[in-house]
Amino acid sequence: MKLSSKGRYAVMALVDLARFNEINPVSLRDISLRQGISLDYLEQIFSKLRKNEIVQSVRGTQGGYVLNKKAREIKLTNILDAVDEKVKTVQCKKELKKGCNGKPTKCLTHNLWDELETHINNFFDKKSLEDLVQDNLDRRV
Amino acid sequence: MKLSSKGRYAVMALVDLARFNEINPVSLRDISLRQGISLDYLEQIFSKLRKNEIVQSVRGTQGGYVLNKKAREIKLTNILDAVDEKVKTVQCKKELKKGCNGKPTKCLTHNLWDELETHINNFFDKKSLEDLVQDNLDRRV
DNA sequence: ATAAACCTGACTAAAATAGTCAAGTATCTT
DNA sequence: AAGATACTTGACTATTTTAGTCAGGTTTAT
Repeated sequence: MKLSSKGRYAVMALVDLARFNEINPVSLRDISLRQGISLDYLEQIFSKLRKNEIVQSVRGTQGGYVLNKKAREIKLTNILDAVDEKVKTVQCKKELKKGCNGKPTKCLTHNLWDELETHINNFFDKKSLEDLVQDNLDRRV
Repeated sequence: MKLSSKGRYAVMALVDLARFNEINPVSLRDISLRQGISLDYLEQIFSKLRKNEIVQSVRGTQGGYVLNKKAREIKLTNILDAVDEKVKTVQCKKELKKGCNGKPTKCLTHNLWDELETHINNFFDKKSLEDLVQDNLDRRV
């Protein structure tokens, strides 16, 4: 089990953006250069972030992206959700009525994975973009 | 990001095994039938569990597998480790000296993923096979 | 002897991942 | 009006991972 880059890139890009957000729209080109993420890939990611109203786009020269809410109000959950990177521990979930694994009852470990999912999502719910930016400033000093 | 079946199956199979463990070696055939997991796949999984000394094998007729330690002493961490399903949040870890993403410094979110990994592994460290068996007995009543 | 069970390694179809590529459209600056 | 910058969209693709299957063993109780 591993976290995919799309999710990591999304968070990295937003932390980068959040640091310059107050001043000007931030272009993907700048983020691409600073963070070493392919421009094309960033575009894919930001398209989703925009559709989920996490960022706003400003077209034209000097354009770029701006946060759509305060950094404090953007939680990791929102970001990962937007790029379809939420944690899914069980497949059987969608077919709850049928039970797991084609059996009429829940599988022996169903509750376990449910608990795990909650555990992880708690972590994501608590962390905001602001926390991450602050974290970086702290380390810099 | 999703948990893969191999890890889930390994845990399911061991919970099943743990319930009959005291009496006799449990054959993979039985686990396969009870849990609806392909026999061939189970063999692959148990080969790893054996190499990691989580189970012992008993060959020949009436053979099967037996836990190698008390259920209380087998943690989820051990199981997932054995089948190579530990959580890996960052790739850059192996190249720590070089920093992340080919850059000379850690990426903006490095600490975050580290924290997450710890958070998840804490969960796995706490849960033992015994806990899971008990959980199932509780629900049965 | 034979059947039950473990053991091993190679193989493979399907899905997910991590992008790339191409062809736009909108807006600012001059 | 022209050009440059930057967003926008959708299709495409190579690679890797996943989730197994398959074939051919070996060991041991009866």
